[in-house]
Amino acid sequence: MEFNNSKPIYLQIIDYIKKQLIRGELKGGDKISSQREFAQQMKVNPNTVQRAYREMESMQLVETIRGQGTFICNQEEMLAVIQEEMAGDLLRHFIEEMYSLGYSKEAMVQLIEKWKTEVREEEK
Amino acid sequence: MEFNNSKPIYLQIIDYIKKQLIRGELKGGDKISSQREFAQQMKVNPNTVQRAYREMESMQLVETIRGQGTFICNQEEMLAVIQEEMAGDLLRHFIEEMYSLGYSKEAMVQLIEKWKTEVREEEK
Amino acid sequence: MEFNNSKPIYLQIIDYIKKQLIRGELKGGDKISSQREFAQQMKVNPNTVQRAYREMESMQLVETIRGQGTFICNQEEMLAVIQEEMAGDLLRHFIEEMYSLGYSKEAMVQLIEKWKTEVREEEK
Amino acid sequence: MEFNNSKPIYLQIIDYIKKQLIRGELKGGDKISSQREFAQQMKVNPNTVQRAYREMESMQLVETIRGQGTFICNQEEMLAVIQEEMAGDLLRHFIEEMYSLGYSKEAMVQLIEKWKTEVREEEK
DNA sequence: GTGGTCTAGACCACC
DNA sequence: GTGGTCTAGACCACC
Repeated sequence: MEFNNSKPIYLQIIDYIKKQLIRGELKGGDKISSQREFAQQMKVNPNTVQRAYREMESMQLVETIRGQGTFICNQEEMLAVIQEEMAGDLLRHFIEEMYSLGYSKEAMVQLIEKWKTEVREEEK
Repeated sequence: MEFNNSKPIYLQIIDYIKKQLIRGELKGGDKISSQREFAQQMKVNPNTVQRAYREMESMQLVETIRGQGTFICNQEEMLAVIQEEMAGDLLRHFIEEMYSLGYSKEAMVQLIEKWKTEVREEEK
Repeated sequence: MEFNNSKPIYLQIIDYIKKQLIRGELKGGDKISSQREFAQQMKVNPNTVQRAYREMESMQLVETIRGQGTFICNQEEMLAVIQEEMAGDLLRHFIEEMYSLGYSKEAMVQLIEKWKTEVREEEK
Repeated sequence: MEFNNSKPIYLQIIDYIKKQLIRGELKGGDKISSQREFAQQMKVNPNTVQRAYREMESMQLVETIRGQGTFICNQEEMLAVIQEEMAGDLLRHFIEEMYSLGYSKEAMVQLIEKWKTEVREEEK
């Protein structure tokens, strides 16, 4: 995985973990890489990783047990929330950018409906 | 404006000009910043700017007159094409990311329809 | 081969490849020298070679596959076009230079007809 | 004027003088620039200029009078010869290059005849 | 190994 | 002043 600088790396790390959760690549109770390991693998500063882990802890997304490591929390009901949040961010970004291209809300809806129709056609 | 490293700087420069065109901040015949000016403003190397300008020239988006500068081409019919291309890129990116979050095409459409309905509700 | 400074090196590189194509020394699908190899052989900077290769790519004369190299496109119908373009350039240059020597168009034609006749005589 | 390195500069200097003669910009008896002046104007090495002047003297194209300068020789009958020589060089170069592009002598003649016809059409 | 991007800076041509 | 070409070399991504 690569980080870009379109937003802070610690947020990209959180997104990275969240995506793994949503895709089922990580489950409640799973141990994730130690901060040091993660920093080495991703070639980022350990402080950046620490900040990401701290934020995830405060969201109760992960739990750190001293001397053992960092583990995904057992809160499957959070999954749907995270997924919706990320989807909401994507939708918001999409709408804002389309808006700055001069698309009205109606035009956006039409474009999407057109795509929806095309998708349905292809599925036939 | 700052560039991120999610894609090459020269492509971001092209997007930057395209957006200005679409928003009407630039029109056919307008002179854009000289390569050196642009490079200084954006704190990138003049060669990078030149590459962007050269690519835009090959797209017939701008025209360069040596010793005078670079000018927006007089092709208003291109505007719609550029707008559609950029919108298409946004839509594609949105779909891919939603897909990687585990949303099916149907789920995406539903989310959008829901948003559409909310928008209509707000407009009432 | 050596480059002269009667025109930009990157254009001379393109001409060089075009000539090989026309003479049949290169065919569709052939791999041409890597950018670094070509630069070393011709003693020019790799960036200059890259510019030439990039221009040829935008002409759809070659195709580049990252990590593999650059390959001649499979477009035999282009050959005739390239040949005619290069011949046209030669003819234009010939005419201009003759004109600057004070030859009228009629005089040029006469000179050529004379040469044509001599050629026919020799062929007898 | 600019020199390129497609052939030795001293030959390009000779061609330069010859062209001026043919165009009538120089006539028998005219004084041409001193070697030092010429070298400064054209930003070339004085030795190169000297070589060119020496060659032109041996062709009896110019004459150098010590303490006065270098003068065009009074040999108008040479003009036609020089013109024909230069035209011959152009023709030869044209033919060779066309040949290397795969044009047969017949094809070249046809191309030229086509051009001749087009020229005549335009002149109507 | 391959190509792709970018910087830094020289030098030139045209205005 | 403007853009155009070229070199030298770093660093990255893909294979």
